[in-house]
Amino acid sequence: MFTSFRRGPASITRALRAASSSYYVPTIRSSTASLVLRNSAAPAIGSRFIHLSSRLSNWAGLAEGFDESVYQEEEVQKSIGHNDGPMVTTFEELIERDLVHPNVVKAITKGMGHHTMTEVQSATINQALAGTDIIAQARTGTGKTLGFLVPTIQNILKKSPELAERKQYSKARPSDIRSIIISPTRELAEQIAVEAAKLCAHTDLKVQVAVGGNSKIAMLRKMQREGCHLLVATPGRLNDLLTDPRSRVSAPNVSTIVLDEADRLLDAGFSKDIEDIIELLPSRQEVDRQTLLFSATVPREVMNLVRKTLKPDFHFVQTVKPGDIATHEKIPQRLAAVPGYENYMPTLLELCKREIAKSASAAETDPNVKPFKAIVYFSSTANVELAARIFEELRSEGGRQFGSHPLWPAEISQMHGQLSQERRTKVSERFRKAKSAIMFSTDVTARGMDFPGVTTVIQMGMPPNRDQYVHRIGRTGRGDNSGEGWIVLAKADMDSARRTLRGLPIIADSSLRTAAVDMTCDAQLPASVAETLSQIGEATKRVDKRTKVGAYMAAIGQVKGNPEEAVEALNQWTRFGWGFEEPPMVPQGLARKLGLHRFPGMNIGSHGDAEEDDFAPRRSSGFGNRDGGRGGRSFGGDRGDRGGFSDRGRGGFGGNRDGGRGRGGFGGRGRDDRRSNFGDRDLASF
DNA sequence: AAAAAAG
Repeated sequence: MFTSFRRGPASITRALRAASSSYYVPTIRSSTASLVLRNSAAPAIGSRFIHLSSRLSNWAGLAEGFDESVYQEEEVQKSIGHNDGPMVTTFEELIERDLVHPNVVKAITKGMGHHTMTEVQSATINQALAGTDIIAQARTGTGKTLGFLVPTIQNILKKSPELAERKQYSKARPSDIRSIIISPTRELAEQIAVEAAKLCAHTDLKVQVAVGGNSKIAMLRKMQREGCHLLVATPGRLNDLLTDPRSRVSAPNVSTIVLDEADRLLDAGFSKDIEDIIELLPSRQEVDRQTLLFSATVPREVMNLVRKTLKPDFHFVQTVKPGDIATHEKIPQRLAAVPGYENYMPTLLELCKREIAKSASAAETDPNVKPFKAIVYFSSTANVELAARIFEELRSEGGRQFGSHPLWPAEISQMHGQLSQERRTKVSERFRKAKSAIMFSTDVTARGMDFPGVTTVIQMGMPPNRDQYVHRIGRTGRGDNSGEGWIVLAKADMDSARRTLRGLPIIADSSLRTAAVDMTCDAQLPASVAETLSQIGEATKRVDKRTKVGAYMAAIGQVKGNPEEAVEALNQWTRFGWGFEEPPMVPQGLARKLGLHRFPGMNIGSHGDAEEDDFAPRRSSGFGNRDGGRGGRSFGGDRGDRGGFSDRGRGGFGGNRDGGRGRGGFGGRGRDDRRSNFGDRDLASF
């Protein structure tokens, strides 16, 4: 069941009520008038709509900082409305009812094996074929792509029926693009194009992709050679092509524009690009076109742009039922609360080990159990790099399997925008095909990406906002599959988490034992916990200091909330997570800009004016002794080249496998003769 | 210095 969601101000509401008493009419407070959608009088073709009101919180409420109370006062009414004829719910019916060309439908039913439409597909295809503009909201992983591709393709074939038959010699040109599909990431654009090409396989329609990061010239040559009817693109490259006269790319007869992940494309970072692109296309007065916006979340901020982009009679198609949250209710979501950031890696490792073991033993009795396949999200590239590096460096302990990886057979990879496009493509392909794998990722993969078989989505620290949380979760539980979400949060972030993630079905979980360990002091720990801590400690030692400093800098730049507390938590991370004697230096100018310069925990200075730095693999490096001998010689000169830890004595961290003492951290020894970077507080109190 | 996206 789906709902076609219509709202109107009082006058339109009355008109609607008059037009069809069975329509359902929400009461809208004047203060929410800016959110009102105008209603279309045009009924969808042969469809039977169930008009359901929902509290606005179902969609607008997904915006960060949203004040639900405003909307809860709304009255909710519902009723069922009928249009003539049943709604199309199978792809075959599209042929029977002469709505979509058989060559396209065959590609879906025979080629891809889809017969019954999903809710979103049925809702959007029925509605879009009627010709109105649409903004569609549905849970992630429910087949939105097909929902917009089918009407998009049919729009082209309606105008140019001759393109429905595959021809040996195509007359396609790059100067007659009929539909433009815009995606916020390159990988998503590629993914959509693959799907589109499948649908067009038996037609004469040509699909091309235009994204940054790969050769523009090569892409243009392909365009000239093959021509292009459907262009799937990211905003930057599309803009580039449309403004470059030599590209010979143009869309004088454009019939459809699709914005996938529309909320993202219309938010601050992208909206200018999108507006520019729309400017470059023929105006709606010159060439009538259909605009389709798709998104799993629709924050209130974008509604102004939505209204500008769509025709006034647009429809809001919503398949999220009233009271539903935007994430699939079938995805359990758990929170592992940890004392500090230094607990992140051990907790993550324990979780991965446990889930791998669990699925392995379950697979013994049930062959249908999926192997562990996880995406681990961080909010900065530098932290993705660090975590991936540490996990790559993990080794199992003990003689028998010495050197083997504790997470075998899961393969480890990292994914973010700093990688070359070639690498990005390879990583996502590989992860797509992998049976068991752990991909560390930034939000490049958070939206729309379809990686089959992802069993677990793990978020390390706070997502940038509530929507991203929801989109990340959407990488699992796609289609009819199950999945599980985890979020690992340090105490320092709990306040902001409670605010941002309020109302989501997240359950606190205390089953992970490393999550409870106080890494700042020694303690007797069970052997398995000690082993996990020690594996992380050893692996961390093997990762170069530059990567760690990068991760610290990235985190410093993202500090929100109480900065003094945040700086302390980050410094504690560098000390007990990595064994740093003192936190990395932050240049004065930067510290000032961030408003962090006056906090005692900050290590302000520049590498240039101090002792030699530790970035180059030099022997005697002087990182971390600003309060000590200025002579460039640091404490703990036996650090060795790699890690650059300034612990005194070797085995200063992680090397405490003996006797299962399992001290929870690094750098615990030999520091009390030095000034603490945490002020005068007793370290044990952390 | 903080996802992404045009070089």
